[in-house]
Amino acid sequence: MTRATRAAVEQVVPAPARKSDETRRRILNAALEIFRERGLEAATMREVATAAGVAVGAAYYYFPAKDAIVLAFYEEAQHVMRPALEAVLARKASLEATLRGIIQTKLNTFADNRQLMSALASHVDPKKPLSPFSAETAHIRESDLHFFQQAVMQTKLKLPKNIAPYVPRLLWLYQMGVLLFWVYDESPEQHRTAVLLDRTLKMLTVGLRLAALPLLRPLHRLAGDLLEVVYGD
Amino acid sequence: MTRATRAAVEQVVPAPARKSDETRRRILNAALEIFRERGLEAATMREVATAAGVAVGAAYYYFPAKDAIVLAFYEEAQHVMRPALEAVLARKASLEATLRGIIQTKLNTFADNRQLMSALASHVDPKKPLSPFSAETAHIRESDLHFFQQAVMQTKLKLPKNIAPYVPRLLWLYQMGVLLFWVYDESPEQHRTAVLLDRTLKMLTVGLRLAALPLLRPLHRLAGDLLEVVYGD
DNA sequence: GTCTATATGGAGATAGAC
DNA sequence: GTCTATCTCCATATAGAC
Repeated sequence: MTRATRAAVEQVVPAPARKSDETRRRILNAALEIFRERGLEAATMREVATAAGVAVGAAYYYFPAKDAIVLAFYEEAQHVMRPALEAVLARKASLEATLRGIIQTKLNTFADNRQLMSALASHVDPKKPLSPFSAETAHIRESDLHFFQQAVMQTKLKLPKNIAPYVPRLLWLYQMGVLLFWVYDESPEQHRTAVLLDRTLKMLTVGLRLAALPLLRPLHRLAGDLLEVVYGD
Repeated sequence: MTRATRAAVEQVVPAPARKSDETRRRILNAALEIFRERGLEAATMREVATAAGVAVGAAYYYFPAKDAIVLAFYEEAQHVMRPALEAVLARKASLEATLRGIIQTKLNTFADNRQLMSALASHVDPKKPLSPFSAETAHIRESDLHFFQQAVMQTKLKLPKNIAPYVPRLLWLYQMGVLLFWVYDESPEQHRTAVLLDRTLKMLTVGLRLAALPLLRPLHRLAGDLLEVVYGD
């Protein structure tokens, strides 16, 4: 079959995958627009379906629940952010600068959908699918973690042996905290979050410099002990 | 009216306040039992009303929403804990021991209703009434904060001037974190939480001892700066 | 004020059309 | 596989009985 022939066939009999992708996309876009306008809670699946020109059941065929739409948005954002995050790492700057770059990239990406993020941020319960700690979001979490691992490796920090393995996960957690704060930060232009981010990053840098002091040995032991149990296999 | 007469009257015409209190109590108890058995999400207001022997509307007359029942439970627990918390403070022990006592008292009080607490813990959004950060729970928060204030005052710590005012609130937040961890801690007998609590409290003690070091001055400045903006009026 | 009966509107499930 | 029509069950609202 030549390329032209195949194209012709596809015009007559549109590939099913193509068609369904388009419906899915239409539902997703309609939903996101309504979420942004009216807020996630206020939006109903009926509105979404109507706006997308399908029956309610169709929306549920593509997204098992309202939350799943938000998850799809998040997955897409994750994908969109990747080049920017890789660019940050490529700069091979200090850990502080790299972390700042990573977190700032996320804030920028989500800026237009800040209140939409509350759906993801507000579920702490690991059993809820949308929780950043759930099994359903594990793949996002892992791929995210990867950036923090790289950030740490690049700066060849001298970290205590018993703490080092947990540092990327701790930084990921820190970043989640900043994001959570940001989602509910109603100060003008989220100014408070900007200060939070700046000061805590600086504290991190100072803290890491001090971490090598032998005076802090007892803290290392306690922390290592704790992390082993909390993150324990 | 003699005391005997009044008692007689009350027997014939039960004071309305008395009657409604009893209904409210019946609904509350029925609800808590069902919540414990089947879990908060799975429990429906219908079940609760039926179990309490009233119509659904009656349940809503006393509690504007399902969440409000959980809040009522929490308020009651707060009241029940008070003597135990005051006893902890009366011991006038070290800050570490006092904090340990306060937090352990809470864990003990809530032990039978651990999963019920998830309703309170899982709402981070300050706009949701049940959130520990909401306006609706402000009175609980303040009264809670009071214990941490006392704990700090008793130990006459030498804290940097620009940080001292925020320490009770930071400790309250720390305690919320421990509680949150505990709610979702599925390790046997919540062993992980026990380790978390123990180690972090010890780290706090070590940390406070080191806090006085002039070496840490830059951290003080950054932290004070941060707290002023984040907790800013 | 206390409570019942009933209504409303939404999330999500399902049977079956194509 | 894709989608519509329809159903169930629930939270919450409301009219009005007592």
